[in-house]
Amino acid sequence: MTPEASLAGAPPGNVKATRDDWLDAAMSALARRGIAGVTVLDLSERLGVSRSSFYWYFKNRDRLLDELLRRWEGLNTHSIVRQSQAPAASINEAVCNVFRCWVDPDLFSPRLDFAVREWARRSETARRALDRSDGERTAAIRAMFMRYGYPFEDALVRARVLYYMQIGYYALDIKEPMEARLKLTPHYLQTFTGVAPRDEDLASFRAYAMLHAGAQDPPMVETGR
Amino acid sequence: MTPEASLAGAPPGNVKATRDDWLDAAMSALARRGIAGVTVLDLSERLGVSRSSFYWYFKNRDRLLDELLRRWEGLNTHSIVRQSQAPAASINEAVCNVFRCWVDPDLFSPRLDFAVREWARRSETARRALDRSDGERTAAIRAMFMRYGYPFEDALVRARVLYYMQIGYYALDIKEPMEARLKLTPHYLQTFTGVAPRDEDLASFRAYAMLHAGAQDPPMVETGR
DNA sequence: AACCCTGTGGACAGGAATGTCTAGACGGCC
DNA sequence: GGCCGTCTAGACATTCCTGTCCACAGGGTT
Repeated sequence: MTPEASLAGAPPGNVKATRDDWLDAAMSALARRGIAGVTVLDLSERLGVSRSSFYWYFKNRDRLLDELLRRWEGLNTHSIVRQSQAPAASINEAVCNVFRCWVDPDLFSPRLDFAVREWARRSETARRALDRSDGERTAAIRAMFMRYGYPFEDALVRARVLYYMQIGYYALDIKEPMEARLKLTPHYLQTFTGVAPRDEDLASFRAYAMLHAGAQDPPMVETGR
Repeated sequence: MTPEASLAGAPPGNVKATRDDWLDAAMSALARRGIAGVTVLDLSERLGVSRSSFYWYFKNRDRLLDELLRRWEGLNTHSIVRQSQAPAASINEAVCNVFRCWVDPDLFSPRLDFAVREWARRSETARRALDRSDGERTAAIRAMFMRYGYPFEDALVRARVLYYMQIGYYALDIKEPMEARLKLTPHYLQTFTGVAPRDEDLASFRAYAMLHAGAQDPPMVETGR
């Protein structure tokens, strides 16, 4: 039986770290320290296991990274697409639904997304996966604008402005308290949609955002080494 | 005389690579391959010089990086600030002046900017330098909006949307022909300023942009290794 | 011509990471 | 109880990079 075949099946007796343990640790390392921070040595130490065990589960580090990429695909994208399709009474409320991704770490992990983005600058396969995801996300947001009557090109531009702006926000890695963000939200809505938001557009988003006010992501990537 | 003092002065006889040569090569490596791609070994090979010569000019690699950061400071920032202060007949024309940074590689090098951004996730000093630059840039753009009558908070949000959106655009590393970009520019202007642009707002920008249509930046960072 | 000062090159040591190989521990199965 | 298949640990080879040391090349100066 080949090693790789142990994907499924009950964990045998003397297993210290399962295949999924390695993958989980790698995913966490990717988000916290970037692709270069995903080292077999480091993972083995965190799992309290010898480094060479790794090679029983994976042919080499590159195979692990392949699998990591597959795991990431759709993770954040799924939330954005779903939120952009949620029912809403107005375009401003609809944009607020998308905003939920940006205030709820459970819906969207900027650190992970940026780790993949950095990775994509070095790896062609990561590049392709990322392009696919970015395409899906903007397409979904664009469709949202079109549902509310924005013409084709206008919807395209507004979708881009909304999405790129958020990615840029994360690129700057700003630490801004939730209250400050909420205070400016009406201005953002006005800019993104071109329509002044009514109070009821924001009400439910405001409550949702405050739930996550404390649960801020830790700093993007561990510093030092 | 200390080595470091050789900053100025005529290049002596048996110099193969000057201090500035090392710095230039490092800057180019930073933009093309990111901070991890700036290795003494690689630079020495590109300069056709022994690796150990490096240590005559610099105490160690970290000192080189310090200097690189100082060199970068203000490089891109200066263009953005200057463009945002250029005289313009309308807010839409003013925004077009800022747009020039995004179509002219001589004004703004996204690859360099992103290399620093990635670097800043690992280094506290890079982080501080970057925060300073981002602050200057958004402050300048915000001041621009305020000159055209946008109230305080509205100008803040519009400046952010404009600037973050562009950073996000670069984060996605999209290859979009200049014609396509120009075609959408009126929509972007409408979204950013909330005012429909007139044709004369765009005319001179359009000409400027086409001058640089061919001079696209090569891909963000060299792939492979 | 002798001398110094500015660079340069090659040898060496050391650290961090990957990947290989082999012996063996451990539980399930006959 | 013994075997086998599943995992693990440790030793080893290799690669790539940093940083140090020392010998020495080659103009400019006197």
